[in-house]
Formats: sequence, structure tokens, C-alpha cells
Amino acid sequence: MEKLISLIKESIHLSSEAENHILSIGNEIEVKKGTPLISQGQSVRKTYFVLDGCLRSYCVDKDGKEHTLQFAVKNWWISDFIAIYTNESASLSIETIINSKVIEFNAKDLSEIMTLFPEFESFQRENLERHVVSLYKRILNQLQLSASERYDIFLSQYPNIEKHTPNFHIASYLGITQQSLSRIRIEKVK
Amino acid sequence: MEKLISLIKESIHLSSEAENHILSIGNEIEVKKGTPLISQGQSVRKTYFVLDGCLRSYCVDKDGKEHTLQFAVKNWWISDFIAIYTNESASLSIETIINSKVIEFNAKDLSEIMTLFPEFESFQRENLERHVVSLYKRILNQLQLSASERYDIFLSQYPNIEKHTPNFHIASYLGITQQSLSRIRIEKVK
DNA sequence: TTGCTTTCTTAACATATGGTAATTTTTTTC
DNA sequence: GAAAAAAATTACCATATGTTAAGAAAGCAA
Repeated sequence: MEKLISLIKESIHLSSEAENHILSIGNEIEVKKGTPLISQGQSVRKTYFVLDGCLRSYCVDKDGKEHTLQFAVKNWWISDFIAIYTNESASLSIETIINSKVIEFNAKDLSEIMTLFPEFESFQRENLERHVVSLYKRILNQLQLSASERYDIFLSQYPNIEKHTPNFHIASYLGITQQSLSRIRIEKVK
Repeated sequence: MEKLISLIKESIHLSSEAENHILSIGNEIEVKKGTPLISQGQSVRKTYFVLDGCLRSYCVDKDGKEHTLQFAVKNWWISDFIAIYTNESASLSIETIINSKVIEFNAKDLSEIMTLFPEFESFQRENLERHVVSLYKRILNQLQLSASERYDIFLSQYPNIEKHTPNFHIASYLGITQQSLSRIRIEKVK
């Protein structure tokens, strides 16, 4: 939990009162590989901060195909932000890819922090700004790059992730089939 | 300019002091069709609020192809947010698609508002939350829908926009060529 | 270790989209 | 309104990616 506290302190001044409040609303838990944490259709109550391991958020389309929206590794936040920011029920599911350690927060508690300690507004705003930038960059990649080029960028953004993440999840993040990814991987070797 | 003020008032309480400050930093201008407002490579100093008309942001790749990242119509903000939030020079260009009326802000003035009037933090945060949601939805569309389905959604999100926006800009937003879009449009008629 | 399950690869074929180029249509400009 | 410029359509062929299905490899559980 100290890791999260020190991360916050990089961005804003944190009173001991606020620090204690965060410690009181966060719940550190260990989650076995393959555990569903949020399921499409449910009402979303949780947001997770990853201490160790790897999670992913994805949606399942009408044909039953999965599409990975986000991977979250150490020090990243993950939730169904679409549901949280629009107050709708979950359109995404979230699961652990490997055994992981996370801090679980009630989304409601997190948004209340900003009322209790207004300085958190700017912490949250900065997070959102970075979030917007990364999403724009992903859209730009999708618009202008081939699947093979997107895979290269993926590997540089998530070094080591392919050691524990099945290729079909990576393929679903890149927007291609696992067969296409397999072909691309073989081309690279040559 | 009243339109922007009333939009802000929907989100936060606005003191007359803060209102005057906004009026003082915003510059209402009319811009002829096809005018470049920001160009790739420049340092970005402006953010625009659209009162009337239509603008787009786009990037030009190494082959000279354009990729449209955003269209902005009435009551939308547009800028190179990647550049602004990362403090880099512009990776995007912005231009008017038709004769437009916009309020021009110095990006620096806008971010200073939050220091001068902290209540703006939450206005900006809410904007960013909506921004994140719309970007996630676009990524999901790109991952799971065909070009034809994405075009349908585009038309419902921007009704009337095709009346004044060239198809090759719409195609570049959807991530396809104008020839493909042309084929899709013909299929629809049948 | 052994067997079972999941994941990955491979192949043959199908389909969507891209590239080039010519033609038509629409818009702009004078 | 005529000429010029820009945009849209069309056609033909190329290519990337999808689909289906089978077999190989890797990972997991007893």
C-alpha cells in the first residue's frame, strides 16, 4: 500500500489525515490467476490498483468473441471506467491473468475522496489527462499502423508481458485473430 | 460566449469574478473554411471551443496520408490534447472544415484557471471523464465492428455532418480509404 | 509421470479492404 | 456560365486479415 501512497505524493501534498483515509478505504487482496473481478452486466462497484501481477479488461461481443480493452500491470489502475463515469452497469469484464496482488477500492469511496479532500481533484485530473493521451495514441496507432507494427509497439509498451499473457489475449487487444498474430510472430523470426 | 458560460454553470457554481476572467481570456473569432489553426510540429498554444461550424484534428503519417482523430461541432472543445497534456510540440494539425465561429483560448490561460479558481478542477475533471469514455468507446468500436458498422455509428453520432464534410475525411476517421467508404455507401443504398 | 486441457501453429480457402488509375460528378473560382 | 479544381465513383487486381479445421506443443492437475 505504501507504493500507492508514494505515487500520490509525487503528484499532490498528502496530509496524514488524507493518507489514513486512503488506507482505510483500500483493501489489499491477493487474487488467483483467472479470477473474474467484474463481469459484464453487473453494476460496477470496484476499482483496482495493481501492486503485482497482471489484469485485463475486455468485452464479449454478440458472436461471443472477446476484445481486450486494457492490460494493467504494476502500479496501474483498472476498472470499467465506461461504467463508472457514465453510471451505467458494466459493459466490460475484468479478470486476473496471473496470480496478482491488488488494492480494491469502492468506486464510490474513491470519488468521495475528492469531496473530502479537494486536493485530490488535481491528482485525479492528472491521471485522467494521462489516460486521455494514452487512449488517443492507441487510436492513432489503430488508424495508421499495420497489425505487425502495432504488435511491435505493444511489445515495447509491455515488455515481459508476453511471458505470461496468452497470445490470443494480445491478439484481441490488437484487434486481430490469434491466427493472424501467429503469422506475424513467425514473420518476425525470419 | 454566453453559451460556454451557461455550459460551465451546468457543472459548477461560477462566481461573477470567475465568469469575467473567462470572458477576458477567451477570444471569439470567425474562421473561414479550410484555415489551419494548429500545424503538426509547432508548439501548441491554443485550445478552441466551437460556437458554430466544424473543425477536425488529424495527423499526417510518413506516407503523407491523413488520419482524422476528431471532428468538433457546436459546443465541443478541440485542440492537440496529446501535445498539451504531455507538453510536447504538436503531433496533430487542426483546421476548419466549413466557415466556423470559435472561442480561442491560450492553453496556458485555461490551465491557470484551475489555480485561480479551484472549482474549475472539477469542471475539467468531468470533461476529462467524458473524454475518456468516448475514446474507450471508439476503441471498442474499432476492435469489434466492421467498417460498415462503424460508419453507421458515425452517422448517428454526427447527424448532418456528411452534408458538409468530404467523405475522404470521414473515411480517414473510420480508418479506411475513401474508395472503401464509397463501396460501403453504395451497399447501403441497396 | 501421465493424461487432460488449453494454447499455438499451420494450411487452404474466403473476404474485406488497399492501391492504382481512369472516369464522372460536384464544387469552386473567375 | 465556363473553366478549373476537388471529390467521388468505379473497376481491376493485390494484399492483409478472417474462417475453419486439424494437428502440434505447452501447461496443468491428479
